[in-house]
Amino acid sequence: MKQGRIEEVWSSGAKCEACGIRDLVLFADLDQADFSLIHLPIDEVEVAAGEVLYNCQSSGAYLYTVRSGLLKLVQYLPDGGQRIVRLLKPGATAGLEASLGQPYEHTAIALQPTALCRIPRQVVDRLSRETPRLHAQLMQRWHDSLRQADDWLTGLSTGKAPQRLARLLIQLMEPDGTATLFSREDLGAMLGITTEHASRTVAELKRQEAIFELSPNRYLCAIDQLDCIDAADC
Amino acid sequence: MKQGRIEEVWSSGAKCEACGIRDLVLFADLDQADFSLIHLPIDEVEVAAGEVLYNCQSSGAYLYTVRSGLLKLVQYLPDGGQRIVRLLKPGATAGLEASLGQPYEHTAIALQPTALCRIPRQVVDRLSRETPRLHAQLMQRWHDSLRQADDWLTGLSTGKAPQRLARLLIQLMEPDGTATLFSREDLGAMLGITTEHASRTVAELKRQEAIFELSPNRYLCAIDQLDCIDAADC
DNA sequence: CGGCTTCTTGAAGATATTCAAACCCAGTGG
DNA sequence: CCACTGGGTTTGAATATCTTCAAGAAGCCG
Repeated sequence: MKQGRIEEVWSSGAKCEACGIRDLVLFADLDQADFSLIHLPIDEVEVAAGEVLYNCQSSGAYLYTVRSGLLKLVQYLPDGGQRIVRLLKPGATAGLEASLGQPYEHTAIALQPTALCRIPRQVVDRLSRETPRLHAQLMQRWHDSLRQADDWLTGLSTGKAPQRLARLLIQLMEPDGTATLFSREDLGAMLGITTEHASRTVAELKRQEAIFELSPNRYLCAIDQLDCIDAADC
Repeated sequence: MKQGRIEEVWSSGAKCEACGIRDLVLFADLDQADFSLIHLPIDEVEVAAGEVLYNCQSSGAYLYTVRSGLLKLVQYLPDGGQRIVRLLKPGATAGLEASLGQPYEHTAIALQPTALCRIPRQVVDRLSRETPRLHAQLMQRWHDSLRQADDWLTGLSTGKAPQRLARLLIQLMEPDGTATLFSREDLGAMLGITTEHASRTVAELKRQEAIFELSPNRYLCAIDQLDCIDAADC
């Protein structure tokens, strides 16, 4: 596991109020007065693909809002195996458990170059006490995470490998009908299968013409084909 | 799917303040003044084993605190399959999503005769606005659920069937070293395997003397044996 | 061009599913 | 009382699916 270094881009408080993705993020509902309660710097950090944002078990000093890129949350098993339990897209919050004063429960690793806002736990604490607007957002975040966790279980850990892969592709599909996949190892850790089997399964969907490789790891998806693989009726 | 009837036991506000499991539940931290904000009845309801507490998609009018018994949260797939995503033990909260005004995301079914407190969504709403003490508990509940969801994925959906079953048994084990299992169908839906394979796997652990059947579906667990099946080194 | 990693493919073996039949047990009704 | 029934469970055998181990191909970087 390569340990990543996080490079700071802005060294002092990012301007949340002027944030470009403001309506997506944890602080979406805050107003002028609320922002004045922030007395610690919120920095913007970047992690390169493959680098670690935080490690499982380490003390949760910060929450992160994903601005761009993609993160995986990984959990390890007693027998050495690993499993990716969630993906975090722009707008999502990483390390929510820090707001409860608990250590991180996953290792967060960037799958693509990723930019994040790093929010000190105390800032959330303070705002959480003072404004109900943050609560609502926090609850919503917990809820979203839980929903994704449940869907991940039912969708990506149930049924045969081609079904699981089809469901993952449907989840990942952009409005333009394309999806970007990952290393076969990560794919395996998401679907609960081996690296080799992940490779074979991708090849099989290609053969069935459910997906077409536009460029390395970018695929054009045949939605109806994927849907019927998903429903296991073809 | 048998649709269950819920019988009301007390018809008016249960006495939360004198609750026997007060320190376990959602209202653990509330004080005298907080309780005075409750203006809708909190009833105690019971569901028999196999009966439905609420259905997926139905509008979430109530949150429930499990007082005794055991619930399963079930999710259904496009292809007809089903998956049990969580178990709720006494002290746990069912239907948290109702506090966000959303419909239920699972079907909740009793595995054993189960007693619950039924809390109208508005009560939580009101308290949530007025007292930070409830927030902390709500957050904690979300967190606990998410933690269980993640563990369920890594523990119960990863590895070979005997490993998964061993992990489930470890989770279910009482302080006295015994665990109570479920129908083979439910077992399959928890471990992501077929009913028949669940049956075979239980038989295998018996043969390996990792578990011993005391009475139908009650087993004495050999912890060290289970641990090493879990770690896949025996 | 090596040297490295990741991806792919093959073949043998392990593991899980499917379909079918037998079994057990509690309840029902003759 | 006992046969009959229906649900859940167990078992068997054939098949499908996945894993493992090993080797070859493709891509990347110094």
